[in-house]
Amino acid sequence: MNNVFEALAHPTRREILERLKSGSKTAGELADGFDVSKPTMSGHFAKLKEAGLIQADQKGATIFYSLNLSTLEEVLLGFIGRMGVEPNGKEEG
Amino acid sequence: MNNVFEALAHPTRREILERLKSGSKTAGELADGFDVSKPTMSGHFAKLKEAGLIQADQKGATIFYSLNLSTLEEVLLGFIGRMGVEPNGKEEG
DNA sequence: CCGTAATTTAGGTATTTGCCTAAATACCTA
DNA sequence: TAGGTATTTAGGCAAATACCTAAATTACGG
Repeated sequence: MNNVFEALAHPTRREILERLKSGSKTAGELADGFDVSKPTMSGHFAKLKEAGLIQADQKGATIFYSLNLSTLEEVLLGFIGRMGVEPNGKEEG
Repeated sequence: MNNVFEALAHPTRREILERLKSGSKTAGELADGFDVSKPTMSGHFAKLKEAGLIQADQKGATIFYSLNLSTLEEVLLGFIGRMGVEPNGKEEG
């Protein structure tokens, strides 16, 4: 759980997650969209994977990364709930 | 927004927030509950405040910190929403 | 096996973080 | 003013983070 929050603390990693919303992408595709080197991106992928926020599927020499929304749900909604925030967004009636 | 995620990345800071759920507390009360020094705690408070997650009310020599749930709501629910997670959490029946 | 493509690992540096103790500041009371 | 309490600021250090380039790894096609 701490892993998840640490992973989310970097803007590049949050954006990786957002870009994976539309479907899985290879490490290279993903990396090309950002302004840092591929090794640096590889490190970001590793952190996201370790946190359980993405998963890797190897197809030949290519790795496809895809979103693991359940971890995000579990951890963020769990925390929000623990903080007493009603996640239904119903305060204006 | 990045400030918020960075502030949430440290377990001590998340726990500060959870302890403030039950109402505002002085910096000293809050610090006594943790295993690190008061200056270190003061640094954590500063980060939470900078992120807009808590607010400070000075009463004489004492500072009362209290939760700012709206920031948490805005940022976390905003992100979750952007990720396409339905925040109603209804899959286990 | 050789060449090429995709990705990670290795090695190195600069910056940031998290922690500490000591000192400063702000406020209250006598 | 002096003394006491509450909290932050200052200064310093070790560890972690984020980044880079170069090299290694893994897989595929000929």
